[in-house]
Amino acid sequence: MSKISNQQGRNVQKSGVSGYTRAVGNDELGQLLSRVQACVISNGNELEKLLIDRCSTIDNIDIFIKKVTTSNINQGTFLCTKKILKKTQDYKDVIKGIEPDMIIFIVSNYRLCKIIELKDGDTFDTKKVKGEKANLVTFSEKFGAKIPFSTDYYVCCFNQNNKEIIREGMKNEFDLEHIMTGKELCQLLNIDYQEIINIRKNDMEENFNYFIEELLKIPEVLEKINQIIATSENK
DNA sequence: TTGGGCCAACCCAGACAGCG
DNA sequence: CGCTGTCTGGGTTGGCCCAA
Repeated sequence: MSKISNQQGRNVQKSGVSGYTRAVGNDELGQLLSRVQACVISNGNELEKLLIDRCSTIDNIDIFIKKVTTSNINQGTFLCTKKILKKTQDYKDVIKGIEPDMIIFIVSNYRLCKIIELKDGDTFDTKKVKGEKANLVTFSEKFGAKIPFSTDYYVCCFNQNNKEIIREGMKNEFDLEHIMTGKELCQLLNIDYQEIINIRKNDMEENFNYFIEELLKIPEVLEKINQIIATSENK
């Protein structure tokens, strides 16, 4: 779980005072803010893990493709993670420099392969969005040409259900057909979307409480708050 | 003249490669 | 084998330039 209480934040001994401390001029408050930022980052990593833990994953992509080709697998939805993809021998030239977050294989009387770039948020750094899309296109073309699946690529913003907003956040680089919501991704993987949302909701509540408690442990903060309350009561 | 696109500079975590 | 550096990935702010 991604909780503020688990985060270290910036290590003052090793790296000196953080920008947060500089911003507010209070060591303890700065450290707390640094831990919040750390928590935001952890959330993204955690999301991927939550999804991976809840679906059938492939443990060797080369063997998997061979089995499908020889009809030894003819039913099911399977996920190939970044880690597994890296170990491929057969598709070495395809993954050179490009590694999408997830590859989903749907085997039925048809065969679909969906290359997924997973995001937690719904906006994307302008610096990278063009390159990111180019990578997805190149990858799905090259990879698609080598496997017996009809292959396409998607960018998925897990926490945004409005595709127009996602498109805008991606600087209009992606067409709506190549945009996927978190709900759709879960549907594809047969994962309970609401369960994931609920797990994160729990963390949110804990984080809210923890943050306020830690905040009030800082003498200067408490003093300031009391002062504000006192003046508003005297009106 | 204002607003949007684009870029740079910050922040920290976590995975991973390379090196002594 | 553990440390160190690098990259990616989640954010924010601010400046510059160009076009409406």
